[in-house]
Order: sequence, then C-alpha cells, then structure tokens
Amino acid sequence: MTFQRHTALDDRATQTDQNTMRILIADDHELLRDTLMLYIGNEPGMVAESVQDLDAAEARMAAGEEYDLVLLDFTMPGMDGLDGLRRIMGMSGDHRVAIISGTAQRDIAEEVLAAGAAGFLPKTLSAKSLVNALRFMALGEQYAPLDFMRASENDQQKHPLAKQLSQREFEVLEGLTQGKSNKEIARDLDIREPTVKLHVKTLYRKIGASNRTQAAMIAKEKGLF
Amino acid sequence: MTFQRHTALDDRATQTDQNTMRILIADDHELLRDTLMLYIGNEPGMVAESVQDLDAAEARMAAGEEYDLVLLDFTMPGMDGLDGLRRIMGMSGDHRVAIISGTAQRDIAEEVLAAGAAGFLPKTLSAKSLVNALRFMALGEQYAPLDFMRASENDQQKHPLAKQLSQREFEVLEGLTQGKSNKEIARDLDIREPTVKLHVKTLYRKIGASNRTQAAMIAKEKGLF
DNA sequence: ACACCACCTATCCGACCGGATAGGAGCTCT
DNA sequence: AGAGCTCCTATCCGGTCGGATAGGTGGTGT
Repeated sequence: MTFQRHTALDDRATQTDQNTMRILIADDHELLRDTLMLYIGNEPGMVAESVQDLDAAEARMAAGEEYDLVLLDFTMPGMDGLDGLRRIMGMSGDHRVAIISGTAQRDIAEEVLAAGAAGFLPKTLSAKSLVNALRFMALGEQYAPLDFMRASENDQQKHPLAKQLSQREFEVLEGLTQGKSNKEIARDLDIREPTVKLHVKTLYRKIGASNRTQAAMIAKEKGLF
Repeated sequence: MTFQRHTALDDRATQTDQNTMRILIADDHELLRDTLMLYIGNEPGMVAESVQDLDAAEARMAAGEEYDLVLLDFTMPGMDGLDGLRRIMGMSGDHRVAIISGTAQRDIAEEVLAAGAAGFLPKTLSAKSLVNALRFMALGEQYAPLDFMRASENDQQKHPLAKQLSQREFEVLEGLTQGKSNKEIARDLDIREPTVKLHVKTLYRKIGASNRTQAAMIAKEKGLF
C-alpha cells in the first residue's frame, strides 16, 4: 500500500485556506480518532480535528469554530439516538453534519438522512471511500453507501445463532430481550399468546436457555440486536 | 505528517524477520482496518495484515502464516461470542490472540482473559496505547487497560446505578443477570426466598425495571457485571 | 399424493413471579 | 431513648411462566 497519489490535488502545496476542508470528528473511540485523523491529515486539502463526545463537539462549534463537515458517532456519550444529531443541526450557523456508526443498521441510516443529515457512514466503509464521501458531502450532496441501504430488512440470516431460529422465533426472541411479557409480544406480532408461548419454548431448546432472562442474555451476548 | 516509512521493512533491508512483529487484524470495520494498518505500518518493527471476518482469519492461519499476535474484533461475522476466540486459540500452533471491541464491557473482557486470550483492547484506547499494548502482549504478557477493568471492580463505588442499590440488592441483581430463579438466588446467598423477592421488588423500583429480564438487561447495558 | 416443515391456535397444570402487607433484629446518629 | 436505616422473614393473592399435549393450515420437495 503506497500513498504517492491520493488525488489530483496531491502535489499542489499552493493550497489556500479557502480550499482546505475542515472536518470535526466526534467519536468516543479514541483508537479510531487517532488513526482516522492520521489518515485524513494525509489527504491533501483536508484538515481534521476530533473530540470525544457530543458536548465537546458542541462547545467547539459554539466557540465559533467553522467546519465544512461534522462527523458524529451514533453511539457516543451525549448522543441519545437522533437527539444529539438534531441538537447539533439546530445550532446557529450553517453546519453540515453526518453520522458515522459501527453498529447502526439501515433503519437508523434512513432516519438519519430523513432528519436532514449530510450523510450516513458505516464503519464498514473503506478509508478511501470515506474520504471520497467526505468530499462529496462537502459539496452539499447527501451521501449513504448504496449497498448498505440496499441491505435486506432482515439480514439476521448471517448470524449462526439466529440461523437456527425460524423467522417468528427470532421476532419473539427480540421481544424477550426487551423484557416484554408473552402477552405484549403477542400483541406486537399480532398473534395469540399461546403461539408466543410455543415459540418461546422451542427457542429455549434451540439456544440452550431455560427461562426468558437467560434467553435474553444469550441473545445479547451473542451480539444479536 | 508524512509517510516516507510505512514499516521498518520499507527502507531498512537489514531488518530481520525475527525482530519484526507480524500482526493479523480481523475486523469487519474496513475503516478501522485501513486506518489502523496505516498507523501500525508506520511503527518501526511492526507489520500488520488484515481480514474482514473470522473465517478469513482462520484461513490465513491454516495456510501456515505465522503471526506474533492476532487481533479479533468481538462483534464480527463468525465470532458468535467467545466461540470464535476459542476456535482460533484451539488451532494447532502457538498463537497469541487478543480481542478488540468497541462495545463489550468489563464482564466480556474478563471472560476473554479467562479464556486465555493475550489481552482485551477496547476501541476507546488511544492508538499509542494500543501499539504499546501490542508490544507488551507480543512479549507474552496478558494485557487489559486498568481503568477499563476497574470500571466496576467493587462496583458500587463507581457506578451511579449500582450506588443506589444496597449490597444485598446488588448481589440479587447479579443473580438476575444470570437468569437464576428467586429460589436459586436464595440458595446461593443463603437467605430465604421471600427475602430475595423483597430485594427483587425494591431493586425494580430503584432501577426502573418491571420484571427480571428488564432488570438484567438494564444492568448489562449499564456495564454492571 | 405424500411427508415434511414452519407457523398458528388451544387447553391444562404445577410452578414461579410480582406486589402488598406486616413484622423483627441490628446498626448508627442525634 | 428513639428515629431511621438496612437486612431479614413471612403470608396472601392474582397473574404469568414453563412444559406437555393435541390439533389445524399452507407451502416445499420427493
């Protein structure tokens, strides 16, 4: 992997401030902050700063710092879902804000875009694609990776544990992890309670649980939901 | 920041294989893979390769590649909790394997270390600390960030949620997170079942749960245990 | 046509849970 | 000494859970 040419702008040291793109990265994963800043800093015409939570990002912006783009991690202290995004976007000034996330799925991405964010960037994106997306968004466009947005609604067929379960059992298990009663699950899925009980019982067998709390903990630890 | 040297091998042909540390990174976040490889490649005496899931890591190792250290992301296709770690560690050869994670809490870290891993690395670690940890682990030591592991060592003192609970309620809550029945908890703590029920009820009120599964999930998500 | 499977519904029962209520023992602080 | 706290025990009750059993529907593959 070499870095002789990143873009056509590479060797033009005449870069002016107006042409330099300022990016603020807010993410509680210091590892990513450090390495990503290094990567972006290596890109011509790009300068990145980083903070570790939403409050710090807000403080920077409130202090009058101007950024061409602000990247917010979706799961970071202070975010609280989309509230943090809305708070930053509601600040005075004309800010372009994008969400970056390692865990959020398509439904979250859609809500993010609907809320008016400049883009949604999963951490499964390559560094190169990310930089391209940054430039794209700085131009005023809205970005989200197409393959990510095309991902099927129920992409649990990948997970080994979920694979053993039928679709319904999976949905019931999701209810269990939310601490719902059989009655509530039945209402939510629009089926009868006895049916829920059946699914509960059979999924216990399949995943090796002996009660709903164990089932919920197993699902959680295996990384489902 | 320039990249005249990516690795010590780049311009120093005298570097011997014995002195170069080979690292395999398995993580489905390509963004982190790209940027972290760049960062590590910039460190003298370190070479990193990366793959995007557990199967690919397994294939590399099965193909006879030798690594001084293998980093596995905890939430990555094929991992399935600790199973993936055990699978890699059970492979023939003498491999040192560490877990890296952006979401796992202390309980997971302890299980990882108990399983014999070389270390546990949260992504909140700085890049510099990570590199230091890598060198440390390559020496045969076991690593985990102290502040992370102290996160709830004698839990009550630190955690705001646990602080509201009495000692007994806390112990009962621990039983709940293991999916135990009131009767089992009573036996383990050597108290009567009605007493357990009392503690259960009062701790529901304190943490805002309405049943044992919710209580367990709340405790888990808040990072207790 | 048949077996098979996932999914749905139903009933019965013993066990457990969640909530209320009512105490008593030991400790600390004022 | 009494107030206040935590921790312990106990009983009662309605509701829920866990497990077994029995059956019906619709789609798939042989």
